[in-house]
Amino acid sequence: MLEKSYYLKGAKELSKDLLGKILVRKIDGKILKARIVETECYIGNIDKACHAYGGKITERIKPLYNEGGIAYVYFIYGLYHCFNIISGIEGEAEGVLIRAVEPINELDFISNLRYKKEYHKLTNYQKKNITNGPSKLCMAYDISKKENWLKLYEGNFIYIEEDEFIVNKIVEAKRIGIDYAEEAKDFLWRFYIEGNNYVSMK
DNA sequence: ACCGCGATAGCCT
DNA sequence: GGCTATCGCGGTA
Repeated sequence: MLEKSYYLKGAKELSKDLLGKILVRKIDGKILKARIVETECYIGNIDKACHAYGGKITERIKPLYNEGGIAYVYFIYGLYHCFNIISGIEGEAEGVLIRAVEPINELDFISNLRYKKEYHKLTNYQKKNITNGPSKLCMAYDISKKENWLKLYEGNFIYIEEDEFIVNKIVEAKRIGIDYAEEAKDFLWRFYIEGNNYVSMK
């Protein structure tokens, strides 16, 4: 399990560091694992796409200002959730959106959460789409507001670990779904593992 | 494979 | 009242 100190760096650095790491989800006595393959960073001070741009503080976005290593989960479009990992020091509103993961184990279990079917009964389209988006992975790993504020360094329910996996090449691209964010929409703050099949958009 | 569009509710002015 | 860090469907190819 990665320690608290791991998360205290800036969001951009953490976004790249997290690629290739394993997202671990404990639920119902199971230990679900998935490789992180796509992330985005958000930095309140300079980023019009960040919920906390310009020092804004509301109840919903308070986790962003926390010290690194906690979860920030918010509800979006009236239907979905997005899972972020907060980075940096207390008072700096920075975080990393986890955009896509590649499942490693327990495929039937996550398939049932996502589609109410066993994995081998999925269409190829469903297999490709099982976790290749920020809200899709929240469905597959049952992440919602109840995980908001969770401390990842305490190792309950959600944490990050690493293994021998090596990331060959990281692609830097524009972020998704933030057209309103003026100059910030062109920042190359989306990162993904080149060639990975679970990346949401190439 | 790609495009357009509707769904839906919490959040904030 | 007007958004939104998305997804899935149905249409067209």
